Order: sequence, then structure tokens, then C-alpha cells
Amino acid sequence: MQNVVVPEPRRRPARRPTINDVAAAAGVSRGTVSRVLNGGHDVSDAAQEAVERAMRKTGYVVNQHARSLVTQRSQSVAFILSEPQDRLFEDPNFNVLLHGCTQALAKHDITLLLTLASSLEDRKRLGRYLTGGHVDGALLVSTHSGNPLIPELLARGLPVVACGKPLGYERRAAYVAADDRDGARQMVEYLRSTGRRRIATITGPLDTPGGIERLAGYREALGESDPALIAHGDYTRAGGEAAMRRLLAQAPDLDAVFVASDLMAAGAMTALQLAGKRIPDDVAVGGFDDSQVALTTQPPLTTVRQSYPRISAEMVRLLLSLIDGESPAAVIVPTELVVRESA
Amino acid sequence: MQNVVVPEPRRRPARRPTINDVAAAAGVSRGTVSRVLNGGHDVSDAAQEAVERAMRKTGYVVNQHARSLVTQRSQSVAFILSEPQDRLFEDPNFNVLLHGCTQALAKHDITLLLTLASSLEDRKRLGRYLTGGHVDGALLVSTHSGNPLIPELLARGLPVVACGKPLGYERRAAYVAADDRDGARQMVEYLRSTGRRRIATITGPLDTPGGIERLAGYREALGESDPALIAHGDYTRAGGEAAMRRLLAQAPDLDAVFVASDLMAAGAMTALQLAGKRIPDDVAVGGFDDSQVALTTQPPLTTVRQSYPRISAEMVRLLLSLIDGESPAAVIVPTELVVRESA
DNA sequence: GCCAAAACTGGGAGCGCTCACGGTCGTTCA
DNA sequence: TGAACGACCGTGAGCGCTCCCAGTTTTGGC
Repeated sequence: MQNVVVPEPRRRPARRPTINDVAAAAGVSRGTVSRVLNGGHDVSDAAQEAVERAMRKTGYVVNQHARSLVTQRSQSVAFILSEPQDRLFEDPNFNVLLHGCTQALAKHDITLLLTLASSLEDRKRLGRYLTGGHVDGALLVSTHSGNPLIPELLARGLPVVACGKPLGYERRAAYVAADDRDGARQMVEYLRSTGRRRIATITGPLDTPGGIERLAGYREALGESDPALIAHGDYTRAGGEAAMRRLLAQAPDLDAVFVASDLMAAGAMTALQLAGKRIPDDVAVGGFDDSQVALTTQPPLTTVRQSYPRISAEMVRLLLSLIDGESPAAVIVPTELVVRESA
Repeated sequence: MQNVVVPEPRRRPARRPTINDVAAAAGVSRGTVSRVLNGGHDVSDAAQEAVERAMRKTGYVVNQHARSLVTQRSQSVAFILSEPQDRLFEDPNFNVLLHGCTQALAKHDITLLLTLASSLEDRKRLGRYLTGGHVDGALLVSTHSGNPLIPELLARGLPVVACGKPLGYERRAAYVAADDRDGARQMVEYLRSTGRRRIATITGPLDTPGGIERLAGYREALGESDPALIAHGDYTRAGGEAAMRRLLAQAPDLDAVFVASDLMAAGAMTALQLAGKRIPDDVAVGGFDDSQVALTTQPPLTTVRQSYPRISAEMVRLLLSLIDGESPAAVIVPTELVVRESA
């Protein structure tokens, strides 16, 4: 007898029940089961109950692919994370944003999917995935400009809502942004109102909306300003510290500094304290974000609050309207000055 | 003239091209286009090129739902985050795990989807989503026992691989776990080898695999042990600090402590230092995880490394084999002692 | 008691794709 | 020369659902 290789018998895992199985079990037609599945209109109580019993008995779960094929809807949207090295995770605000979106979408029975794309290769696959009909729309946090995913999704007609102005696509993509410029203006005006006259700033990277807009707000509030009072940071604590050192060298007489993020502000405070400056007596410090760190600095940080719950709610509202066929819009959410002890 | 409400004209956004459009444009049949889409076997060079040109011209993107409907595959798997308050995000190791899985799946052209489920409501929707055929399988980080999603997914026959022993489902769900017990044993034996005689431990929560197994390893290495040398923590820094204080009260003569996580170990070190103990002179401290914090403590922490890249690779391998019809298996990944200055 | 409207139900068509099958070539080899 | 084969291609069937239309039954108003 030969050693015959039996063609793999791969036990098919017991075919999933379909709508037909349920219909048969309930003694009704496919159509009636479908009606029960979709809200139960025009279904008699008897039929409704028979179907429900049959579904329980057969362990039926609707096949989303079949459904989506005809409805052209997947009842899910993607939250795109496409930064190479994703620091977003570490940002507590990001968590708030994410959960806010999840909750808001849940009200419409839509599942939120987080998708990562670090490498170029990833980004390609993700592009295919997203435009292949898997999701009804996408949310994304736009940080640095030039995210290659945006034009692709836009070209395919996928509804996209960005959090923060999507540099280069402001006209074509919908977005929700905090009123960075106004927040910065408020802060600087507040600093002036407390008698500060040499107000410096540490900006975010100038290829990010927050970097640009907050600087613009600073300039707006100050009229013209001394270039020596401006230093650029990168939204990290260390970056803020380094920028503050540069500022102190360039303009030793500064008496206030508006820093474009709380984390950088924390770094700046360290630099100031190491330089022997008292906060706020010698130098007032203002931050931006009202994140966790604002409460842990010594002294607590005066900052600008952006309401993330509000932002996430608006993002979802916008996305749903896009999915419904509306045209892209921009929503600017107000910011609010939060005065603590650092200024 | 009456004010007639015109039934919403909703401009249909220019029907997406289908495989038939491509076939027509290329002058071939549906079947040939499909073959090109799926690897291009049995397709002449001329046809191949005509189809590719037609796809470019029409801007064709395959409809994943239609494809999935017949293949019963979605080419995507979910990574489930179902902790209510997700601290995982803050854990740098989690990032490594996530990216590792993404990369490993990418090799098979499978997209990884992160899904959140904080509330019960969320969990229900997620259950529906996952079992509705949207994904081919799921990866999950099992922390506390009793995750209600596990039995549901298992019942529906969805392939599931857990990271860490899924308490209560060890037999039915596949999992990959670090060799917690052996790691703990190694650490304690190392502490003994350096002459320590009163070795205490701070455990993780006892409804987590890490909590249980690391304690078991500690006990194994020590034979019997004094209950006064055991305190329970919750994987937080503050929890570690509190547990250390309790230990110092219960057993002031302890000369070493094995802490079940680096973060707790950092807290424990704070408590020790506040109590005037020198590390490692008076008390040696050993951690677990080899996370970022192990390098930032003063002195640097001796700890147990678990290889997250390895774990993620194994998880993906296991999941793919499950999807292929293999039966669940458990993989235990070795752990390794990393000696620094704290012990 | 009659008729129209409302309530409910069944089933055909079709969403966009893959798969299996069978047909048509041109080649090869006895 | 012709049978056998491989390369290539087209087509029907069908995945599991929703949608819609054409019934059939029930209800209500006069």
C-alpha cells in the first residue's frame, strides 16, 4: 500500500447561518427577516417574534459584507494615524479625542476603527483598504503638512474630516480646528494687560497649523514685534527648554513668554528656573492646550483651553454630513483662557 | 403654485467603476480582469497590460465587500482594546507590540484595525462588528480576567489570539505569553546569588496573568516564604510606592524586593529612598518588563526583559494559522534577566 | 355589506465580485 | 498527421443580503 497524501480535509467550520436559514426556521420569507433586521416596520408581532426566536436558535449574525454590498455603507469609519513615530498615543488629549469620537459615532451605530500607517508601504495598503469601501469615511489628525494620504482619499471621494487645519487642503477637506489664532491673541493680550511689555513666544513647528496660527495670533496681538523674541520649538519638553535658553540669550530682558504648547511650556519653565528667573515675578509663562502637564508644573500653568470633547463631537457631525452628501465645511471651535499662577 | 417638497435629489457621487467597466474598457471579460486582480495567472501579457491600463484610466478600486462576500475573507484583523480606562496607550511597550503586529500582518497584506470598547454598549457593537465577518480574526491584550468579549468571539468561531494568558479561556483561546514565571524565578535566583536573604515581592493584581505567574515564579525560587514579604500592587507607580511602604512596615529587615512591573518598581524605589534606604546597598530592587522607565530610574533598574517584537510576531503567526484552520495553541516566549545597577 | 386603504408578506432582481467549467487556440511529439 | 496538452479566455452560477413591487389579508368608514 502506498503512502497516499489525502487532500487536506479542512473541516469547514459549520457554515454560518444565513438569512434564508432564519426564514426557514421562522416559517417566513427572506424579506420578512430582512425587515426585522432593519427596524421591524411592516412586520406583524407574530412574525417578528418568530423571526427573533429563529435568530436566537440558529445563532444568526448578519453578514456585513453582503449587507454593505447592497447598501454601499459599512457603518464604520476610520481614524487614521499616519505619523511615522506616533507620539499621539502619549498625548492624553488624544485619548480624549478618540473616546469622544467613539462615543459620538456610537450614537449612530457606527464603529470606529483606528488604523496605523507608519511606513510608505503601510500607507499604500491603508489607502487601498480605505478606498475599497471598507469604511464610510475617515477622521484624521493633521499635524505636519504633506500627508500623502489626504489627496488620495480625497481623489477617491472618501469623506474625510481633519482635526486641525489640513495644510494644503483647507479648501477640499473638511476640518475642525480650535481657534488657535484667537487663543494665542487672548493669551498675549492677557499678558499685556498684566503689564508685561517684552513678550516672547516659543512656536510649534511651522509646518503644523498650530505652529503657524498661534504665531499669527501672537503677532496680531502685538502689532509688529522684535524677531529676537521669537524662537521655534517642536512640541517636546526638551525642545521648549532649548528654545527658552535661546530666547534668554537673545533677549535677556523679556518679561513674559507665550509658549505654543503646555509640554514645551513645562520645558521652558525649567530653563527659566535654571536661569534663576522667578515665575511669574520675573517672567510670566503662558501655555497652550490645557493638558495634564499644565496642572503639574510649578507654579501651575496659565494656558489656553481647547475643548476636545467639543472638537470630537463636531468632527463626527461633520463627517456624517459629508457621508450624507453635504459639501466640506470648516468648523472653528472657540478657545478659552485659563488663568493659573504662572502668569 | 404650491410649495412642493422636492424629494431630495442627492447627487449620486458618480457611480464607482466596477470590474465590468474595466473589462469593457480593456476589451476583455470580467474573468480576465479578476485574474489580473488576483495574481495574473493564465493571463497573456497583452491582456494584462490592457487591463492595467483600463484600471488606471477608469480609476478602478476593487470593492472589498463584493470580494469578501465570495472569498469569506476580509484581509483585515482587529486588535481589541477593551479596557475601560485604557492605560495601554501610555505604555511604550504597547506601542512596540502594536507596530510589530502591524508589520507582521503587512507581510501578508492584511490590515490591522484597532478597535476600542470602553462601555458595555461599545462592547456589544464591537461584538456585532467583529462577528459580522468584518475581520478574519482578532488579537487582544488580556489583562484582567473575565473579558466578556472573549467567550462571544469564541462562540462565533472567530479566530482569537491573546497576548498574555487569557484567564479562564486558556484551553479554548490561543495565546502568546512571556515566560513570566521563569522570568520571576530568574530574578529571584539572581537576587539570592548576590547574597540577599530577605527577598520581598510586590505583585501585580491577582486577576491578571502577570500578577499570578510572577508571584508563582517568586514562590518557586524561594521555596516557602514569609507572607509579610508579599504585597500587592496594581501596576501603577503610586500603587508600587504604597505597596513598598506596607512592606517596609511589615518586614523592616528586607534586603531585596522583586517588583512585578518596572513602573511599580519606580514607585517602590521612591518609597525606599524616602525611607532612607540606599539602592542597592540596603535594598536591591528588581523590576519586570524592561520598559523605558527602567532606564530613567535612579539607579537604573535591573529587570526582566520580554521581547515584544518576538511576541507580536508569534501572535500574528498563531492567528494566521488559526485562520487557516489549525487548532488553538499556546506559545511561551522566553524572558531574559537584564542586570543594571539597582540589584 | 361593500369598497378603499392600510398592513403585511413573498419573491425576483441585482449589488460586484470569484470560482469552476468548458471552449478555442497554437504547440509538441509520436 | 493527428492526438494530447497547455495557455488563455469567456460565461454562468452564486456569495448573502436589501429593495421594490405585486400580491393578499385585514381594517375601517359609510
